[in-house]
Amino acid sequence: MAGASCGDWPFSAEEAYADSLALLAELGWAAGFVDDGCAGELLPPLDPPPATPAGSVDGAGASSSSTDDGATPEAADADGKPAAATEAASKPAPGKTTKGQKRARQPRFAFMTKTEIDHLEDGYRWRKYGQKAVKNSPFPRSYYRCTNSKCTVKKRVERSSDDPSVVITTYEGQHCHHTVTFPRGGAGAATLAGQMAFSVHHHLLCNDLPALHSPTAQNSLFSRPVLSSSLLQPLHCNRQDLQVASYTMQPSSTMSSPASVPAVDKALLDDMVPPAMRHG
DNA sequence: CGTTTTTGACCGGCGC
DNA sequence: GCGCCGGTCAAAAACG
Repeated sequence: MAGASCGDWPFSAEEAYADSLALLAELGWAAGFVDDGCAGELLPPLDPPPATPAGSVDGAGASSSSTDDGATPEAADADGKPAAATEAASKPAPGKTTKGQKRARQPRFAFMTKTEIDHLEDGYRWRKYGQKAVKNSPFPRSYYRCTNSKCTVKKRVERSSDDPSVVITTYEGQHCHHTVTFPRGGAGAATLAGQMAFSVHHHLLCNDLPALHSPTAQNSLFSRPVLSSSLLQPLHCNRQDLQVASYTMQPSSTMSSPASVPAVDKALLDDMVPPAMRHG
């Protein structure tokens, strides 16, 4: 659909995606993309780490029976109502999908993130349009749609039943517009890999740093501007970034206050961030 | 007042 | 054919 070429990301989608996987692998996370019928556009899924809690990415739907996950024929769009004009435009015949001519699949992928934050910031604005209890999982699954009326990208967010600390995010479709938050980087994020890279990177640097969000923490650690500038950098980060990422992925509970930050980690952060980039 | 979230109902696909 | 389940709609409520 649209979006495929909206932007000038300094790195190819494949590169960004591969790097995302490498990053996630380093952190011991599982990552990959759901079979979306668009194979070949992205790199193959990562071999599921043996120690991975939720098994595999298909967790996005794996928690449910075989009918769901990537296998679910998005034909599920039952609406067929005039109100869904924007979507209808991209669909053959709402609710009229039959075996053999199912609605064209949107490229999609999923990735897992160890965090306590359900909805990861990825630079786009999302509107929640539904929430459903998932079979075999105590956690509900949330459905989001891009607020851009011309954009049909959807996102599913759910927590792994195996490991509640793991959030499984599934994107479907590609944005045909820039991100709201970061116009420059947003162009790249418009691609699937870009979304993932952006989300993960953004997540690593911001969302999982609850301590940084508190006024007191901002005095002792980074300042928001620093983090923001970091976001403009592609995912091609060095090992130090990985270390920072690993650090930031600690459960929020342990990050609730600056005082809880282990000395060793503080030293690490000192190592990571030039004094000039720090606040106060 | 406009936008977003919540939530129950509805629809269609799939397995049995 | 029936029931289960995932995905979506849409009205009402909540929010800024």
